Amino acid sequence: MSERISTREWDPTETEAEESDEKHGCPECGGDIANDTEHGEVVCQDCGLVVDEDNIDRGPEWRAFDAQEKDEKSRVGAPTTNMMHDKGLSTNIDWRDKDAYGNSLSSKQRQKMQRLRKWNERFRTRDSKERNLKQALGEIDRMASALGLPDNVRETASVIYRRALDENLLPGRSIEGVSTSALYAAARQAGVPRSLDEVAGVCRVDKDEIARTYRYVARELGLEIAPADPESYVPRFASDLELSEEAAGRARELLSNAKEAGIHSGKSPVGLAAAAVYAASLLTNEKVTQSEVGEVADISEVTIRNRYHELLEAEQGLAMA
DNA sequence: ATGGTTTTTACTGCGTC
DNA sequence: GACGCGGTAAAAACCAT
Repeated sequence: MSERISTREWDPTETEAEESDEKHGCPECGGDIANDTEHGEVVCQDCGLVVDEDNIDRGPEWRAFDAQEKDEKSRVGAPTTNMMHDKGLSTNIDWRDKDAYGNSLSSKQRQKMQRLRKWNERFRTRDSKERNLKQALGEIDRMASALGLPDNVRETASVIYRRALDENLLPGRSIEGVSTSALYAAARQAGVPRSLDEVAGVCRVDKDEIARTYRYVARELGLEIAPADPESYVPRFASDLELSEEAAGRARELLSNAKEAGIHSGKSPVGLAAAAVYAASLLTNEKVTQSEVGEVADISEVTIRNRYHELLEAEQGLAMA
């Protein structure tokens, strides 16, 4: 199927250079000068003085017959295709040991081609990694912005992604999936976790895949990430609900008490945090409703109620002792 | 796949504005 | 009557086995 040293062909339609004949005066004789685009020179038509040379023809090398065509035909190069990772811009060396005329190559030539193939392949995969990385980093950046994550998290995410790439963890997984997982992991590591749902909200990958990929990546890279600390959600929820510092502090207290009482294990950290924020809002008279908290925390009201009772119980138990 | 645990969904009753 | 809240039962989701 493959061609020789492959050039996907394109239609060169009209390639004649356009002769533009803007005329100014020649500095030498005052005669007409013409812009000879074919040779890249600006030359006087009377005395032959070359006014300028090596100028670059930036015009289209094909002729457009109407405005639409002009738009379609941009400058230069074979048509690109998105079906290849590099849009078909890199060189392919055919595996057949034939020259352009179909004749077999001498054994010396064959060996040479083998070497070339090997090196070409090496460079190309390196390039493809670079491109892969570039795209992934773009994604990470975009998602991080959408989630309001700071720069250092993006850094971490990039590093994680790079490592995943180096360890060949990508095959079989989507770039977007892995970059999302990297970001998710980075956010958790940095102590500003985002829930899986939140992360899933800003990318085209569904939650399951992120979770799966995350687990895989974390295991393979030996990323050690403690289960998210409920307290780390508090500041964000509090600010989303426009609660005071005092309330946030109160919420943190409740959570650390709960930790002492050992309430939190197996329960979702988000739910705990949400309940603490809700409870704190009551205690500081800045009442927000359960559904409001549920909204920003992405947690059902029922869960908030359950956790919030447990929190208060733990608080009381502590007060007694 | 399975079973145990947690979370969610949906519904109900109560009190208040 | 709408709203906030509490509770319950059943379904769904999650996790380790």
